[in-house]
Amino acid sequence: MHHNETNAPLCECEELHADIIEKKREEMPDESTLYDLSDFFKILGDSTRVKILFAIDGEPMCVCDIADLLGMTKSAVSHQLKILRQSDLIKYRKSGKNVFYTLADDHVRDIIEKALEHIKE
Amino acid sequence: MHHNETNAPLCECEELHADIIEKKREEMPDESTLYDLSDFFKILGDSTRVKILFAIDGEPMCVCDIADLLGMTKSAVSHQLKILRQSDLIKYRKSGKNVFYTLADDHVRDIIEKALEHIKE
DNA sequence: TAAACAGTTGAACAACCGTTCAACCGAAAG
DNA sequence: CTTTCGGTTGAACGGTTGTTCAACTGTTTA
Repeated sequence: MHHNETNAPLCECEELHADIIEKKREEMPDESTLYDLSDFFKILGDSTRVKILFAIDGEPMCVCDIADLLGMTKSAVSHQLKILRQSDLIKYRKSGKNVFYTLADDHVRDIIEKALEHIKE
Repeated sequence: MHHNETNAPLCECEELHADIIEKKREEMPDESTLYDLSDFFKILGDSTRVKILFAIDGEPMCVCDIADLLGMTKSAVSHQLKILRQSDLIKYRKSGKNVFYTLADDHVRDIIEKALEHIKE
């Protein structure tokens, strides 16, 4: 990521609206919150992961079935499942040789639903 | 992007749950909807853009002030503003030498707000 | 008209990221 | 025990993307 934590280049402008800037600065969330937020959206910013989330919504699915549904290799799906797991967006249950994945909770579904509304203008 | 439209590699599994896969396939949104959705989240998946959206929420801000607030160059900010403009997430008003940006509507604010709730568990 | 300034733009570089490939692990079946 | 199969993992490749830099546009001011 391009976090630019160290040497922030300065704005070379002359007449800044200092009052507005100060007011905005107070209203802004913490740096860490902003990064958490964009990191969360980054997870949803990949079509494969979005497809997986839709797929495992409701009835759980095993990796093989997800791969077949999406027309991808198990490996590629498993890599994305790992990312979704690490973000606590999904949970899994092992059953014999299979691993069944499903959504961790309804939070994500709500957000995706809201975004779907937005897209349809 | 890695869209994988042409030659989809096959899942090499033996015993698929064909009924589940078929049911899920019917429930899935259109391919184009899924891509629009992930593209939308991709826009929000960058901390600079999220910062800009928070900054220009409410009172409009000019590019120079945004750059100063975020500790970035005007150029870097302008590039991100262009992306946000092309996604119709923001609108702008020219005033003399300045260009004032603000949120296009309340949709985005709502989605970000919901995501903020999710992050705070 | 000329200088100054806010903002935009395109090319280029570096970092990031998703898929592929091959190897591996662990549970079930023979 | 050995084989098979579902799933995971790490390295590597290639495409994507955010920032930098320099040049440029258009508006304002002198």
